[in-house]
Amino acid sequence: MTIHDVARLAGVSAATVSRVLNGAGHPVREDTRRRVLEAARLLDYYPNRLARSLLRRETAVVGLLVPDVSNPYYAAILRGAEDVAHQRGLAVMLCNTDRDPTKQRQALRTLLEHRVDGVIVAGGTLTAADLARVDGRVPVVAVGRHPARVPCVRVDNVQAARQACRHLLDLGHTQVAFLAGPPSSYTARDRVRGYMSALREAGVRPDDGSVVWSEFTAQGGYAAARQLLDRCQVTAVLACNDQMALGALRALWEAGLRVPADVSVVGFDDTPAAAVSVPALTTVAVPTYEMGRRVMELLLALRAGHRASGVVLPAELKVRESTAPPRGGPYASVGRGKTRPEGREATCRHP
Amino acid sequence: MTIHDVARLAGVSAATVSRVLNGAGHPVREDTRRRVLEAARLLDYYPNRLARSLLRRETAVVGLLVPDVSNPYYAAILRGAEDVAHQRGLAVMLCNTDRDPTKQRQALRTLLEHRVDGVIVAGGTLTAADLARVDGRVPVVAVGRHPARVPCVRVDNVQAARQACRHLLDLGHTQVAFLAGPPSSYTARDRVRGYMSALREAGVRPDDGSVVWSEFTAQGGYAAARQLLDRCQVTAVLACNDQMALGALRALWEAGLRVPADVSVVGFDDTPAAAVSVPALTTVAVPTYEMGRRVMELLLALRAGHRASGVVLPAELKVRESTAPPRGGPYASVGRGKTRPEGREATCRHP
DNA sequence: TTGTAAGCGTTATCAC
DNA sequence: GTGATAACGCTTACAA
Repeated sequence: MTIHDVARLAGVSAATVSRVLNGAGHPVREDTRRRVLEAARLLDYYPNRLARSLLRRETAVVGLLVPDVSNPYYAAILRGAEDVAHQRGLAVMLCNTDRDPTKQRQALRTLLEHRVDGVIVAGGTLTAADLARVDGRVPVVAVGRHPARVPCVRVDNVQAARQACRHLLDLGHTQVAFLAGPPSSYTARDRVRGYMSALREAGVRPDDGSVVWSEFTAQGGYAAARQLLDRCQVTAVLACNDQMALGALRALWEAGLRVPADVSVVGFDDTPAAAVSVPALTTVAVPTYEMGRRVMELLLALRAGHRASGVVLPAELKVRESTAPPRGGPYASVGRGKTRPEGREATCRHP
Repeated sequence: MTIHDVARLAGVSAATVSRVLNGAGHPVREDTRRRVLEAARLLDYYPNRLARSLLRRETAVVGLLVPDVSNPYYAAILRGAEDVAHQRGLAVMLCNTDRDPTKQRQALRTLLEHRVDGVIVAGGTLTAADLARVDGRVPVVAVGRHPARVPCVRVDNVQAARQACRHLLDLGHTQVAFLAGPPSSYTARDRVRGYMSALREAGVRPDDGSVVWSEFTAQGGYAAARQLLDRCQVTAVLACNDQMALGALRALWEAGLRVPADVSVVGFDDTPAAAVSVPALTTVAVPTYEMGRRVMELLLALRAGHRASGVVLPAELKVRESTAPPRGGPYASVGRGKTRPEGREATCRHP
């Protein structure tokens, strides 16, 4: 079933069929056009994009590298990117890398062999060598800060984490711990730096072991919090993402600690689960879906030959129910003792 | 940068380069092979799969249709499918459809134009017409029950929901509500049927309005639970997935109801969040990741010409902390009043 | 307005 | 063992 079959049925040449189907402004007599369209419909003809791509040297496919789609953070980014792509008629080829350099390299090779029109790297980082390999072949853009010279869409994680930490310090906390994501994550490292710098600014010396590195998952947060409770006395916990925060909430509860009465907890990202947890999670909202959209737009602009550079999107602290002044602190009476709202007009908002 | 460049540099013909690079058993002299490999490395040559696919009539790409990757259920399936695909050297092209028939049809067309070697439909359903269109072009398989004749990997949702509901009935509940997913979802409908049949078997007549249809999200579950509380008196809530259950937990808490003391809640799927919520969610574990793997294996078997048929995987009820006998029921003293475990050896398991 | 023909980068089929 | 050569299905000058 090729363009020639359609041509034969319509009694025209393949070239004419191509012109009708691509409608690229080339003049075609109206009744020829109709005959071609009808023939294509009858034969249920699908043009072969491989052939077209081979000739045109572009595939209308973009590649997307993520550590793990099961992580809601990347799923949201992917969704945003995909929405833009589909809207513009492009397809998306997805690769999970688990931040594994080998898998990353393999995935990149696959994408390049398939001659994708561009690559988006979300979380995880290409080495300079990988990047040199891509050089001149297709544009590459990133979500989140990228060590190599790649235009990227991101939030200022250092700043955001600093703000979250300051929120806790402002409430009067002095024992603030940080549940960090995997050290291989740039995002995790930036958030740790923000946390550190907020402490430093406030003149607070963090305890040894107040930073626990773990996985970006609920179980990771749970395990990290347990470890933390074994060795430190803390009144506030800042987690590297919402899932970790949720895991920490559970660990604290198991330890007989109430949130926020005994310990305050702050998450990161503002995933849907954060809004409905009990207590609802104070968290730094990161516009993941929008980042996905923007990074795809950035890539497409680059592909179209426009010169475009990265963007820094705003992250915003959302104070909900999981933070309060520490027990016995100077403002301890503020916002205390009402861990359960009176009635239905509570804090959970409908987007 | 083509195979000819490599050939020229190595001082051989393109055919020889192809033979070396594909190593498909064709004999090549050892030092020729080395020269070719060296030339390819030097030029950093990536074979063009478009050309190869065009000739071979297979692309080593499979298409995956999901309603929404942001839903952890589909993300897990996708991850499973992708792991198998990559392991076998295949790429995955992803399309989000939002269960929208138009988007579904568009996505399918895109995939077919790109000449994917097969299509996996997860959630959402192809019409008979769509399927006829695919007929004979590429194999199609589904995750979850599919109305049209498509081999599928699934769990028995009717049975699973019945079991979950029976768990509540066995505890002594008689007022069991169901928070259903969107009616366009086969899974949602099957789960409703299982719920209904359990009630029927137990001789319980459900109240009008004890089934509330909503979205497969935390907000959906939250809203549905609010609606439910406005019009019914219930002692147990069965939710169509974990996110909905988590939303319901929140709504109940806001209404001043304790779980499980006042109301029991059961989720579905056993996502990571379910294990760490407070109380930890009793839920029906669905092997989503495994389903993803299996459906990809099924597709590849079909593609390889083997005749293979669908599988029904087991779902298993995991009783955790969110269910207990109803207040004042015959077994009301069992499992009551210990909503907080004594110590650290609590129920949260590390996978 | 339409047709002819070249060629995109591979690989399979023949020769040698 | 290796090299020509002819496809694969399409688009696009160029000709008519």
